[in-house]
Amino acid sequence: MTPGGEAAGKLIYEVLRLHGRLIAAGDALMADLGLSSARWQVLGTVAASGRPLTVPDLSRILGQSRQSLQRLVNEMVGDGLLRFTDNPGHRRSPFVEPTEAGRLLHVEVEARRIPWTEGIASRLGDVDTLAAVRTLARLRAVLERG
Amino acid sequence: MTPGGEAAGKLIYEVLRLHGRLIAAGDALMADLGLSSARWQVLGTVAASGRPLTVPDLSRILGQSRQSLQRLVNEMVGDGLLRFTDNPGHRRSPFVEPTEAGRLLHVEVEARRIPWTEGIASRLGDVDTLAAVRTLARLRAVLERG
DNA sequence: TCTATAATGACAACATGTTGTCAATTACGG
DNA sequence: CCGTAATTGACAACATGTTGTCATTATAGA
Repeated sequence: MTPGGEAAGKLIYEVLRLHGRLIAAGDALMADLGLSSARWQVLGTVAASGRPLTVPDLSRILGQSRQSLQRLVNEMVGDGLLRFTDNPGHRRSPFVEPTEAGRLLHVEVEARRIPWTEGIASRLGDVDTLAAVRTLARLRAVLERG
Repeated sequence: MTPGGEAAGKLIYEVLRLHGRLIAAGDALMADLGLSSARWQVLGTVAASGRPLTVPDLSRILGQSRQSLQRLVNEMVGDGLLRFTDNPGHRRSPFVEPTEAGRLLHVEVEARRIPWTEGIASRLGDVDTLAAVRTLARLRAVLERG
């Protein structure tokens, strides 16, 4: 293994371990709202999108399987956080929109997520954070093409 | 949101998306060996460790729950890749070691993992990769303390 | 327009991770 | 040495992600 190879191995290791920590932190941050990390990410994507999104749209945006998102969305519709609305362009695939309850919950999610994220940022420093974002984005591009 | 906060949000987003891509790539790389990403990571940790490890040791090293690792290890023992050996220091918690089949498989895993990782490294560059490792390690430290 | 292809929702099976609980073992402090 | 606290394996319930399949709907090209 070259030094670069060792470094890439460590980078992969860090990503895998960080994932678990981030999910756990996100779960804890919103636990009393009854929202898991997976759910407030979906709620946020739907609520913050400028245009109405279908389930396959969500799947492409979040990089996860259509079926996973379909299940999550169906459950959140059942919980009254999201609803399906008519999609004039597609009889089969409705738009997903937040309900009023979903919108209110999203406001609270953001009220917690933003200061939490700022706290992270203050401990990392903008320059290093942006450099890491660029490197991870390049790694993701490599994996998504090859 | 400050610029740093935006950057931290992007960093988190990249880590979450990269995780899925890395698992998928690892699964594909070893698919014909019958090893998932989770399993060859366990096999590698056990095989490369200088000292014998128990299941709770593995759990601490990999940063996952004891119960997850226990299940994985039990299944891999059932598959003949790992075996439990007597732990003189603890009647209840045996050591986990690779079997001969496990060792052979680990050699093949490494023969694939190393060039794959070198390929990644060559596309990222050592300096950026190491910088990202340091930043992610700092983020992980923040999450593991607070 | 017609037809082949792609996209979509629904359902199922499965892998992997979490938390919680319980009994047994181990470790530690007085 | 003893009693208490921590660790461990086993088991269960659950959340979230994957893949595969099938029927239906959209889309695009001949």
